[in-house]
Amino acid sequence: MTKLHSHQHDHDAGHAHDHNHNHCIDTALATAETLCIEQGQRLTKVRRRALELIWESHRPLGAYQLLAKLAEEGFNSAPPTVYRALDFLLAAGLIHKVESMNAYLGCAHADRAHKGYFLICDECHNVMEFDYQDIHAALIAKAAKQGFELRAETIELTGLCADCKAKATDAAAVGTSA
Amino acid sequence: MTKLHSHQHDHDAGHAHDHNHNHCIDTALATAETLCIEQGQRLTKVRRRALELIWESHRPLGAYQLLAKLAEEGFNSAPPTVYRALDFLLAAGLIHKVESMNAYLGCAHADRAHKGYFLICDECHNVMEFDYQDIHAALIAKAAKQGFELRAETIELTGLCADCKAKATDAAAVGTSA
DNA sequence: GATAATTTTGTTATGGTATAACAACTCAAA
DNA sequence: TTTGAGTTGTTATACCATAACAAAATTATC
Ligand SMILES: [Zn+2]
Ligand SMILES: [Zn+2]
Ligand SMILES: [Zn+2]
Ligand SMILES: [Zn+2]
Repeated sequence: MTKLHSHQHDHDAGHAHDHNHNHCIDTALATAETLCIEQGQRLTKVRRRALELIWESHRPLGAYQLLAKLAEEGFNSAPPTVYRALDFLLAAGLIHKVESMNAYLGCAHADRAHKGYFLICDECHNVMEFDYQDIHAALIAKAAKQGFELRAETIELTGLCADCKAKATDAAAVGTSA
Repeated sequence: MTKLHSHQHDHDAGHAHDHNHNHCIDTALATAETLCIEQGQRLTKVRRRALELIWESHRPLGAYQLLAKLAEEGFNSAPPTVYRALDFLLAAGLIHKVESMNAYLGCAHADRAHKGYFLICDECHNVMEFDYQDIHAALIAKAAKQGFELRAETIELTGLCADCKAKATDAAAVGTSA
């Protein structure tokens, strides 16, 4: 697990805040390998590369975007290739699907069982995963009150992230002073 | 507004519980007309019929399923027809989109502003809309804590509804006693 | 190591969801 | 009655996802 502590300001990669995104990638890949070994699963070339490509940013990646990237690198370019890789990564809990975007996102907490709760920025399209045990418990209770047995949750919140809100405020300030 | 109080047991229409579904339909259509008049919007034939068809059950309807039904009745059968109707109904708040199903559902509370929170049964595919102000408030607070300004929410919970859970329990009981 | 079983990948085809772009029509206001 | 806005018709296309079966690679068993 190579940890590069170089401080990068890689806005094109689409992160939510300034952070060392290589660390995100390294951690995710290391976790993936550990989990696959533990569970006797095979992290093949195409699966591993798909995971890396999804982790290029904190913006969800569409299946066909991923397919194009894989094709550029010489992988087979038919849809089943990418959907199989996605299915594997989803089943292994290494990625999430963002339903409201039909796109896929690396999971930073693959090593612990959890539901994906997402904050999606309308502006920069970065997605932050958050865990809110209180809300989860409240949802279970609410469902149970109606006799409903909860199995899965799709919690996707959209709006403006802190960075984009700051930028919008700045732009407005420039607008009024000009 | 024709209220038929005939008690129907219309399981094929896909309701969550026994109820007079004509009442759901009548109320929804009446609300739609009122809202459209208030807002100077035109509930044209195709829009109105689309809304009625979506309200045939409490199961979300896919765009192409809707398109087929409209086509049967002599409406234009090209996709834009149905997507335009859906866009109108969505914008008017008369229907919701269930993102995890790519399907559309009549809204029973179109007259008051609200977010759609859904309980989706994996078995019968009925969807119940529920409103849980506490959870909404908690989500806003949670987002705000991260500097995130919340705009829209996709809350879709899947599992087993009370009816289907009861049926599953019955079936299991028969299985063990046999 | 050879063989068989299992998993993964290749390949072709198809189905399902959604929008772009522009022409024609309808309706209400000016 | 022209004008203009909104709505609908029409064709084409883009994007998302899976079915079905063949071939190859990996693993297990002999
Ligand atoms: Zn990162
Ligand atoms: Zn943002
Ligand atoms: Zn009903
Ligand atoms: Zn059910």
